[in-house]
Amino acid sequence: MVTIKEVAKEANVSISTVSRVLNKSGYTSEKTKEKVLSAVKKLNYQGSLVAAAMKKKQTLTLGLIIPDIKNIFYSDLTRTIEDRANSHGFNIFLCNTDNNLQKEAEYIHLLVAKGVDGIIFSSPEVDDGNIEELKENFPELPVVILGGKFPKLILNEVVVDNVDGAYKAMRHLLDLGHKDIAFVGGDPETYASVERHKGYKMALNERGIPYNDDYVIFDTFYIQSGYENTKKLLQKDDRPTAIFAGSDSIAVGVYKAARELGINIPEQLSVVGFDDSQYAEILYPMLTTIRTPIKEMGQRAIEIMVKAIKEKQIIKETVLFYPDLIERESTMTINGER
Amino acid sequence: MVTIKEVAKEANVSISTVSRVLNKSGYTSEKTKEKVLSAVKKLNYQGSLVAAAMKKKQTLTLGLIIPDIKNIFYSDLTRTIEDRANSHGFNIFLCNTDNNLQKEAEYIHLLVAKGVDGIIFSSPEVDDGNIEELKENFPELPVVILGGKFPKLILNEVVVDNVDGAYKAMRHLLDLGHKDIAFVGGDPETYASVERHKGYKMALNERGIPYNDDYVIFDTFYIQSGYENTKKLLQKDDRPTAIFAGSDSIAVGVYKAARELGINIPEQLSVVGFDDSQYAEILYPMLTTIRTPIKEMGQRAIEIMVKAIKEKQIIKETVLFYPDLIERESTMTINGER
DNA sequence: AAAAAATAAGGAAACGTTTCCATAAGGATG
DNA sequence: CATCCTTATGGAAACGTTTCCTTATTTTTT
Repeated sequence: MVTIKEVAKEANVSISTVSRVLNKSGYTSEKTKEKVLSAVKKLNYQGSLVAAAMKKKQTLTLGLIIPDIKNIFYSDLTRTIEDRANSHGFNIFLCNTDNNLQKEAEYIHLLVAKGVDGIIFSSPEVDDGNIEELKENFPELPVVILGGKFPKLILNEVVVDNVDGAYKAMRHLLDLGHKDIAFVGGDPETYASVERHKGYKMALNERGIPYNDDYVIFDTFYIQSGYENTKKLLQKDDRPTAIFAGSDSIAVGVYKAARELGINIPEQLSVVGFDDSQYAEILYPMLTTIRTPIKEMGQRAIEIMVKAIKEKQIIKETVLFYPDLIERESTMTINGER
Repeated sequence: MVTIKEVAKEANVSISTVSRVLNKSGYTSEKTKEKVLSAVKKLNYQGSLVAAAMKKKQTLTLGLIIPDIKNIFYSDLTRTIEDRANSHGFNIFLCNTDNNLQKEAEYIHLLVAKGVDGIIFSSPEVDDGNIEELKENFPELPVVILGGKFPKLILNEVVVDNVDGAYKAMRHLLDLGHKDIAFVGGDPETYASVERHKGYKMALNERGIPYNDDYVIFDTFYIQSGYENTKKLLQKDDRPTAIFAGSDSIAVGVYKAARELGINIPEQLSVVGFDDSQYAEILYPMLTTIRTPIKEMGQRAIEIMVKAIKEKQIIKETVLFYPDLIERESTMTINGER
């Protein structure tokens, strides 16, 4: 591994001069600039960013903490974030927590020890104590939360209006004449779940339809969860005519269950998902769902992060995105008409 | 940010002593150990791994270079790799290249500059010059390739036998009586593609079925590619009775195209995929496919990597996995019988 | 009881950069 | 022509660790 020292010797200048031309800082004459650059090329010098990081207190890396990259929602998000981060010169450490707070705490420690310039959390649990602790111990470290709110903490939030999204999903179903609408939700510890449930209730309320406890299920955001819970739900005597799934993954499970029971979507069962992930167009019939503007959100998260790092000041900023209904083929009027 | 110096002062010992107890190296008495540990706790000391990295020349991080995390195959792989790496104390830098060699080169430089302890490449292109160059410049840096072979380079490879997989897929189709079998492949620059194609030809040959150029397509491993190419394929007069898709993603496209043309799977068209990704069970009818043992491969890749790092010696090792046929619902005899 | 080995702890160099400070030469300003 | 910028470069400290070396004390061995 060739160092700046050797480059300096080769070019017959001091190491400070080498550093200066490589960082384009301070003054250097054209002549020495050339000498240095050709020495760099000759020795194939590759500066050590870890030494630089040590001095500058800037690692140019970000931590990204998500539940699970296998979940299509997070892989879409991660891609955008990685892309945008990279275009600003940052690398990202990927951390999968499975929503396990213990695991999350360990990752946070590690990330801090490795000197990341900021941490992005996606979909933390409600009242995640780790984040609180992090902010307490390292108030200067930029943090942005995607899809979560921490009113008491000084950090950045980029969120989607889940209650509005759920409300739009429900209104669509209600407008089609459905009254017996179930909610198959995900992890109840999660903002997404509680807010989507809120939107569900709100829409029902507005139309004066009584809230039926048997039609409301919380479990996890996995396909399997959607499948198992829907199967139980659809085997009841008074099965719902429509299901609002807490996410597209859950909707995949809903499809599976319905198919297994010989219930046709959308003729006998309308389904609305949430996220507008890749799944939505893979399913047959294609899934009507609520579009979370995931790219825009990831992009915004990075912008905010980079700004916070550059300006070295931590303020609280919350940006809210509104979701839209994407109508495809999985819903129908209660009479079986389009 | 509290440093080891402050801990030393608090505990009334030297910094070398603090370092020793924290690293459990050398001798320390119980008494001083306690003093140090309580000082650490009191000051909430969090050692800087970047300083340690600088001294030890070990960052405890790995670079992972993949085409695209949104591709379900890579998100599954990435998850396993991240998990296993983490359990060995390593973090991973995620890098998406979109198979762009320029982008890949940039990532490699960055990773080296950041002092990663090793780099894992998944699905590099055939004769990827970047990897060659990397090995030339930094022969000491452990590299493991997933799904690719570089006979001339001293690095580790963990691969699936793609030709065997393709052969198994084809034999299944042939055993069902199919003769007009198309191959809708992915990126032709890729090992996976060329080897799967080889298996395709081999099986055809063995049964004495002439190779039909019109039935062989290379494009990309994306859904869209599978969709577009299949659509053209199925609109021919002499359309195939079966399709061997180069990956499950491509198979998703095949399904879409078939559905649009009113061709039933499996009654009118048998389909076999490759990978056994999440998609396989989401599709309806569920996809018969070739299972790539992705978890085992990722796990093995990390084991090899960790061993190479620990033992500080670079040898060439190739581990080969064999894929299996997973029969589900997307194939049928040519007569439309099961 | 003397010598050797094991235990314990501190000092200081080193890792590879960046950056502040000092020095110096040349050009502009009054 | 003295003074002051501007340009150009080098020296050295600093970043926060680890580790080697030294010294001192205690324990074990002969």
